[in-house]
Amino acid sequence: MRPEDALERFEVFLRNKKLRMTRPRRDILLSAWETHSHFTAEEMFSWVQQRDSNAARATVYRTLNLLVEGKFLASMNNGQGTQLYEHILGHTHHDHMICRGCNRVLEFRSEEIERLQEEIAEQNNFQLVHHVLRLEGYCPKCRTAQSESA
Amino acid sequence: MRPEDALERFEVFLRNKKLRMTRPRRDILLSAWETHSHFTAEEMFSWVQQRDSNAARATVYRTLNLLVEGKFLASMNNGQGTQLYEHILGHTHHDHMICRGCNRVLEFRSEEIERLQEEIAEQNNFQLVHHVLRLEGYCPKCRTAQSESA
DNA sequence: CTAGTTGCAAAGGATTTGCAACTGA
DNA sequence: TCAGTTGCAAATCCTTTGCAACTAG
Repeated sequence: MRPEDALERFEVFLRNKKLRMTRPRRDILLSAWETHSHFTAEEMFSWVQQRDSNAARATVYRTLNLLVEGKFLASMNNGQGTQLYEHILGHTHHDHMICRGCNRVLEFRSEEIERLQEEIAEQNNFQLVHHVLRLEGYCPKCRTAQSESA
Repeated sequence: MRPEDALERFEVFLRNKKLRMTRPRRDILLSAWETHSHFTAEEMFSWVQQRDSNAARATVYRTLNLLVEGKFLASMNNGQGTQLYEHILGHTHHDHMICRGCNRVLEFRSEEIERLQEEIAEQNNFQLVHHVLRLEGYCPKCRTAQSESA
C-alpha cells in the first residue's frame, strides 16, 4: 500500500475514534511506510527528529500504540525485551526468523504451520486470537562468518 | 527428574564452571523444582523469602540466568514484557498457549510443526538454534465466561 | 471555543550492575 | 586463604503517565 493511501486510512481511523490528525502523527505514519523492514520505537524517534515535526519520544510511543491498535502496524518483540514494529496494512501475515549474529529479521510464511496451529487450538477448545512464531539462529551470512572463525 | 537429581546436576554444572554451590542457589533450584508450572522472577523471589535463605532479588535474577544457561530452566516471555521460567531438565520440548483472560499457560507439542520449522530453516539456509511458538487467545473456561457475559 | 494533543520530565516495571562485606572449598 | 558470592541500592533500559501549555476542527 502506498504511503498516501495508508495516510488516508489513518485519517479515517482517527475520525471514527474522534481523534485528530496532527503533524507528529502524520510524520510517524509516513516514516513507518518509508521503511520496508522492522524498526524500534527509538529508530522511529530518530527518524521523526529528521523530519520537521520533532515529535517527542512520548508521542512516538503513543502513536505507535495507536497504529498497532488500528492494525496499521504489527508489533513483536525481538526476544531481548524490545518491541519491533512493521507496517502490515495490505501485507499478508508472516512469521519471522531472527539472526542472533546481526539481528536481521527474515520473513517467512507457512500455510501448513498456520493450519496446524488452528487445528491444535481447536483440539484444545482454545480460542485462538494471535500467535507468535519466531525462529532464532544464524542467517546464511553470519553462519558462514561463524564457521570461518571457528 | 527428582529435585535431588536436579540439585546434583546443578552441583556438577557449577563445579565445571568453577562456581560454588551456595544456600541461595540451592533454594532457588529446589523452589523451581517444586512448582510444576511457569513462574516469574518475582514469584521465585517470594518463594525463597519463605525458605530460610532470604536471597536478595538480585541473587534470584542472577541464579535464574545461570539456570537458563545450564539448561535447567527455559525462559519465555509472556507477551507483556515479563519473563516466565519453567524447569525443563528431563522434560521434552513443548510450546505454549497463553490465555489472555486468566494468564494460564497450557502446553502442547506438535511434531509436525517442529518438523516444518526445521524444513523452513533449511530451505533458507538458516541455522536454527531456538524457536518460540506461542498461541494467544482464550482458554476453554475464559472463552465460556466471555460468551456468557456478551 | 474546547476536547484532544503535545512535550517534558518524572514515574514505572523488569532486570542488571557496582561494590564492600561475606563465605564455601 | 581468597576467588567467587551476596545484599543492597543505584543504575539501566524500555515504556507509560501526569500535567500545563498548545492546537485542530
